[in-house]
Amino acid sequence: MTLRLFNTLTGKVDELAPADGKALRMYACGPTVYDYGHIGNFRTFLEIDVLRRFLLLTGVPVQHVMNITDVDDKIIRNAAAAGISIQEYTAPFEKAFLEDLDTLKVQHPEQMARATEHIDKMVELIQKLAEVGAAYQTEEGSWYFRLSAFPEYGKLSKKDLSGMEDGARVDVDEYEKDSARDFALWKAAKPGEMSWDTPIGRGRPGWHIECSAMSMEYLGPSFDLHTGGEDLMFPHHENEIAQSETVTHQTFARHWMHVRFLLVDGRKMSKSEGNFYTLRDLLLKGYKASSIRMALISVPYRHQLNFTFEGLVDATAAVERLRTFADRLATGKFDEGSNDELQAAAKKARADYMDALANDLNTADARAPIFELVRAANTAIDKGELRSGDRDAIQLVLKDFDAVFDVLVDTDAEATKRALAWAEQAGRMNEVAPDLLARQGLSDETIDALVAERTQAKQQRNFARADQIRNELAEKGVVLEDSKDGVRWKRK
RNA sequence: GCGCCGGUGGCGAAGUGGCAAACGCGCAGGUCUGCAAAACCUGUAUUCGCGGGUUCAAUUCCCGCCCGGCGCUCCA
Repeated sequence: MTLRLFNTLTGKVDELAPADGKALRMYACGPTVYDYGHIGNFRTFLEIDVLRRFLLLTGVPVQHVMNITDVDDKIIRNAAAAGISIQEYTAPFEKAFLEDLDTLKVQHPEQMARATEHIDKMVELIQKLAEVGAAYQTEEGSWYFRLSAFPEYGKLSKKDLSGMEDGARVDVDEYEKDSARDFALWKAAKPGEMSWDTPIGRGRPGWHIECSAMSMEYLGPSFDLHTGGEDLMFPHHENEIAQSETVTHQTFARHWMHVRFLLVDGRKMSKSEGNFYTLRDLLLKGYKASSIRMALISVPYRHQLNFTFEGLVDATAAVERLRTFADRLATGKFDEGSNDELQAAAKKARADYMDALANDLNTADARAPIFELVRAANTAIDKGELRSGDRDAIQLVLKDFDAVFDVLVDTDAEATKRALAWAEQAGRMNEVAPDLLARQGLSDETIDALVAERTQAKQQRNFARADQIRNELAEKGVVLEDSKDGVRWKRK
């Protein structure tokens, strides 16, 4: 099964397969580690995780490289304001970012590359550009890319810049540029700023050059796929193409994937709107990591996602339904044999699921057959018609579902504990939702003991006491389920 | 302003030129249960932003308008 993925470069859905027939070489624009990641950032990384996991599920090995931008204007400014080095400033945010990826079960790329550790590669690339006349240095020592050296500029974002008036938008600080649209490759050192002493002068890299240098370093001059948020299409990716192809004369990345932005409550997410959330904000509000993952990947990457707290609650319920079912299947006792209808249903569900994902990663469509199978199987279990062979067949479907969605295994409590530990250490306990704290105070052992007491009360037909215990637990977010096989409890 | 994308039930959201408009959540009623929960069943858009057009037939194609978003500047 080959993935059909929209390609920004060609403007249509193209098949995505490794050019070398072995591993799919992909470069994903990563974070600038100047702050904690917000849910918009993570929507992009989650959608790329879906892509990566689907490729792996279809048997395509992946060579996935992601940059970590640990030097840029904001970092330099913030580090200076804090009176620390940029390394000291970015290290905790990088650590937090990786921890957040783990919280959301985003698989790590095969290779992560820090910009500051590849300065030499960037300098080499700028030198090559200078050799062919595509880069020039200004009097104050900055280097710029000469846009006129790359006639294909605009081919990714489909922009025709020929009509653009040179000089229409000249920034007063950049008056030395030959053309207003020429972009910075290297910024000359300013007094007191972090800089590197290199053959092309003392300074620091422009933003775009790192991705060209590092992708070529790890993936070669031409590779299969380049990804990022939709905002990066222009100018970042366009600039990467110009820098790279001017030197290599090869197609930089053959396939480009851009993830759509999300909205929050139907509005653009922004700090000034007051609808800006980091992952940690949500965890401290008491939402589960799995709910966030499910909510963010349930809308296909090419569509705008409207993030709401109601949507998060919906996702929680959806995940709960799946987990309850998976548990029912795993712990139930079923007769030997198999049921033709269920075997067929499982087969169809798996095929529909794979087809939906192969169709430009349509995650919304992919969920449907899974839920349909859950209903069919639940019905069969209720009627006593599900056999052990059916359980096995359905579990295989769930396994493939979870190979991409990864919400069935419950690690939410650990993620929340980690967030709380961070809040404690960062002095942010005041941001923690009170009911989350109340729930944390209840240990599994205490719950088990109360459940046992309730069971005893029930056996003595002391329903008043039994209900009292159930209500107490419910107030602390613990839900009980009585069944023939005993009592199950779960934290909401 | 220019370019691009979207506007489907109470909410999220899939989808198609024409058979009953997926799926999830929610809500109402029922089965089960000591009562719940879970699970199942039934119901929940004669309708797909608004106005025109093309067509035997449009939510699906075309035009205009309104609304939201993105890009044109740093941004996932």
